Amino acid sequence: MGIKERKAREKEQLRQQILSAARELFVNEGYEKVSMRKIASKIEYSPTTIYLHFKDKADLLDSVCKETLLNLLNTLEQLKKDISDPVEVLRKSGRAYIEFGLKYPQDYKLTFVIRPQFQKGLGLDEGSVGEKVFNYLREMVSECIRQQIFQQVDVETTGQVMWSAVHGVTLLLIDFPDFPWTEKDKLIDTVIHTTIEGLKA
Amino acid sequence: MGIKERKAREKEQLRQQILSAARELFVNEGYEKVSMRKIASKIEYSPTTIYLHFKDKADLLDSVCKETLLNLLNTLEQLKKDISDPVEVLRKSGRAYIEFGLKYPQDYKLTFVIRPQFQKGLGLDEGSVGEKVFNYLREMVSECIRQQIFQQVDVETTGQVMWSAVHGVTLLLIDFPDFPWTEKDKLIDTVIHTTIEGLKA
DNA sequence: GGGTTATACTTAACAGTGTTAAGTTAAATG
DNA sequence: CATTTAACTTAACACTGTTAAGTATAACCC
Repeated sequence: MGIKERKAREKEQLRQQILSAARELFVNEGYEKVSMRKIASKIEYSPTTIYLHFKDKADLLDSVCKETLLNLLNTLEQLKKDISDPVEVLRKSGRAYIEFGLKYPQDYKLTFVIRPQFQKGLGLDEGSVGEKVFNYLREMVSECIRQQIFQQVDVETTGQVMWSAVHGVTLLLIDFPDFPWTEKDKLIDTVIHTTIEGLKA
Repeated sequence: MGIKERKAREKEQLRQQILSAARELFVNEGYEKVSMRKIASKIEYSPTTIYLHFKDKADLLDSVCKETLLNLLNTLEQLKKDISDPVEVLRKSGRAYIEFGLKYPQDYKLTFVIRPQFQKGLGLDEGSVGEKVFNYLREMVSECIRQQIFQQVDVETTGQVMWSAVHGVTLLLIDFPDFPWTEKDKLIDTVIHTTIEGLKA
């Protein structure tokens, strides 16, 4: 019964083809400016073929974002190997998060800004990749609290403060590239340093 | 020569009518989902009439956002009357900024997220309302530095860190309303408190 | 092998979009 | 009263996301 498997494999292949065409176009031209027809013509299929693999354009965006979150999670997971100095891990994670956003600015915006506008169900539900990313943050923060480095003892609040800081600076740097920012690396370091020191105090 | 003036007045009136119709629709249905035809039919004019007052849809958005920034600036200006305790003013300004964003979430997103996507020239240019808002922040921060309350002595970096924090938490609260946030007021207070303490340390 | 069913894909269409060019109407000017 | 000017509209273009219906081909059963 190898035929069914081959068919499934081919189907999955086409799905991936659509997905990567969509990602490339979304990233280069912006979600709103990319039409289903454009995606279709890029992979040399008719527009309606996409609908055999994805419910609609928002669903396509959804799948692209899930990939992005997976990439982000992988990037972060690399860092927590040595947890002996949890503050250092948190600092590095913050940096990695921001740098991820700046390296793939359009993917970041798609995931954390554009998508929530279309999919009310944020994708931070139980078991989702989004939740795993936030759980990573929870772990890092917990360890800091456990070792009594932070004054603030509420893991949730502390994590959310941390997220606010990195999300904020990432989006500002992406959205206002012409703003007279102080040297970018200095700004990023100061944001992270300030937040962590603030949590210690 | 009262006729010309009357005409000018009527023209301005229609401009305002278009603007407030656009704002209402943008806020309630989202920029992308609002069509020029919808705006036009709301004010009972033909769609093309709008183009006699605004260059295109992005220009319309631009004007709506300028109003929003003016409102934000007014809200903030109320607070700096007593500058004797600059940290307290900064704290209150941060709170006011975030609350403004949460009170008019769609306006906030239009101004700080959607608009930059369409208008590359961010509207923080010299003399713009956007610049005035950031200048307000500069003043508050300068005073804290002048009184040697903050360790960090770079006004620009300090201001940008502050902006990152409030922008970040505002957008997260708007975009992920279903996320299990800790009590909203507590989160906001902690973000502001953490950032300010971090800048002191 | 031949007929039937299911799968993969396409064509054509609907109702909508931002925007422009050309046309109309009415009012102000000379 | 004729002409110019301003305000506004109609019609059209080239697009959009999405669906229903149609077609061809491959797999299945007898």
